[in-house]
Amino acid sequence: MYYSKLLIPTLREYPGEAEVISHRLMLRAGMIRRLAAGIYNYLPLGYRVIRKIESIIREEMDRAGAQEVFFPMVLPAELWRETGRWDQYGKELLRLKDRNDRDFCLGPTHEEVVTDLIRREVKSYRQLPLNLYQIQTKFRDEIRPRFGLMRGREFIMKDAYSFDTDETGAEKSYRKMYDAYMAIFRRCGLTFKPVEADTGLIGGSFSHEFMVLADTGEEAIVSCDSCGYAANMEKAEGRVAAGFSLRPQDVGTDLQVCPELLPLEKKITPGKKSVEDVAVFIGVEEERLVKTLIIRGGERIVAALIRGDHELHEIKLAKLLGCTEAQLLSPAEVEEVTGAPSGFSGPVGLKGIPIIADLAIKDMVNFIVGGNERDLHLLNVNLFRDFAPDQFADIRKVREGDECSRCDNGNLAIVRGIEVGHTFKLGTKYSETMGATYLDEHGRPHFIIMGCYGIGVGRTMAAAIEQNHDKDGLIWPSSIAPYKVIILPLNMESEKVYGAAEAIYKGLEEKGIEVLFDDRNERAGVKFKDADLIGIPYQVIVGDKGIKRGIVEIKERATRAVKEVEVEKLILTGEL
RNA sequence: CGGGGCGUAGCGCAGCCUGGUAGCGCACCUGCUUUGGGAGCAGGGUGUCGGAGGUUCAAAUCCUCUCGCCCCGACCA
Repeated sequence: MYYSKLLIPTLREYPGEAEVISHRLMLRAGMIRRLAAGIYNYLPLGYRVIRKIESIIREEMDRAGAQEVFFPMVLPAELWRETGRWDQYGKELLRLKDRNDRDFCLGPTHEEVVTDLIRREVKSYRQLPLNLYQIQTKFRDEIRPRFGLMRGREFIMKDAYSFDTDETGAEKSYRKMYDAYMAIFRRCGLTFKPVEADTGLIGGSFSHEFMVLADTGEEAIVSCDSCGYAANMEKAEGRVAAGFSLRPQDVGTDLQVCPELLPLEKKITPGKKSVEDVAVFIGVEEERLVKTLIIRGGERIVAALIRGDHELHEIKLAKLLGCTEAQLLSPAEVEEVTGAPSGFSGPVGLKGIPIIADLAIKDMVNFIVGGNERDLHLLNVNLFRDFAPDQFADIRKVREGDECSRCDNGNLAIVRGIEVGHTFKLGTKYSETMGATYLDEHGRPHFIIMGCYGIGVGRTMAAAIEQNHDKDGLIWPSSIAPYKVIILPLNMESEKVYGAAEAIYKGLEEKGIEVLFDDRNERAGVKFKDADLIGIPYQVIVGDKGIKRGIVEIKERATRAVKEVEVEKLILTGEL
């Protein structure tokens, strides 16, 4: 392709609107332009990358036995009402009416559509398993779109849906998609990690998020340095080395050993409400304290016990309680429940509500809690002697350095990642609510078991940039680069230079190599800068000096390594 | 939706506090020179100062309203 004919409006400076590097570079390299908040035009260069990623996805999905379909983007409300999501989905669902005042929405996802199709068309176990996928523009009216393609409102997504007769089959389908995802992201040249994820409200038995590792990632991932265990924060389990021990073998170790349970003691702590204040006032480490958080989850109110230096993970607790949200009560409400001002809540003598203790509490002895009375704390509190939790559970946030819960010698690190793909084993959630059944060998109906699998195409592109760039611009992995080579004739006045450059261009094109020919009448510096900025993997540099000797230079964008090649040889072989 | 900020030429910004002729760099157009890392000289201004209303002899500047965008938080591919 001739550069002069392409729309590649590169910018010399970074536009002020963008913050993260992928967004800034996509704008600067003339790949995208913003049309409205979270809504972008894809320019020729950007769209080529999108199509590259799409075709890798298609190849791997097809290889895994999935079939491509194409669903509408405008969806009728009735389907969404059927599953209740018309009401549940909230403002993220962009609703519209047609001329007859009928309700529609822009599709944010397509479970309803595909399940509707399947329930009509699939009758028999003989038609299963089945896996349908599509690559579609989706719309979610995000609360806060940001970071360019990373979190747009309109975005391109591949979504696949699997349908099986039984659990074994469903797991096999899931595994196939998992493997396909590994292949897809590997082929896109990404450094990524599949992590165990929370299934959230979608339900089902398991789920993985495919995270591209990048400091700008929006999600925190917990991963073990020893056994490969990785999970997102909602799911991650960690263990805490006991800060205090009763075990004789711990004498002389780093652990502070408390060989006996000391008698309960009252301590007046005037106005000391926060863990920090209390710890300072008494003169102990924060990890000697246990905080008692009074939480409302759905209809229930519970007391959650967390070690002083730890943090409650609301989502873990909510899941445990079987509801969607867990919230701290207001100070007034706390006082109503415990009879003491908030800041002085404690488990000892607490009546009327269940006590859920974090697993880390199990190992603690002689700890400090609130006294359920203004300005009172209790020292040397011990489990089962002074109070008994109704339940122990993992309800805290994992911290950097916690011990791995899956292996004996690993420690957990927290890294950041960009979620580019998500796989869910859905089970029968949608087939039940929408009545998608098949008949087995005996003519008996069963619900179809489903899975769903998404990949954010634009986000994958953004993630690739986050991982592959330098101060001069983009560095595309070869597999998703818009062009493989860019040819830079440095002196357009010189017929020899231009002639050789054009001959190389035609030679490479004939061999099926995607070539961009910078035929613009620009100075060398401009061409170099633009070539670096748009990140084409190889630059063929054609200059007067080389041409006299019959050679050109080939520069690898990523390494900046330069080698000289004979013009004739390059035209003949196409070898870079 | 809560908190913070921005809106002036295609892009990046100054001017606003303290009202008085709209400015700088880059880009762009013309000509000449230049040609291996975003060239030099000369000439050219392409603007509804986001919009509406108000105060004033006079508003980019002060006031009110409004629209758009960006950043931080709670949700998600």
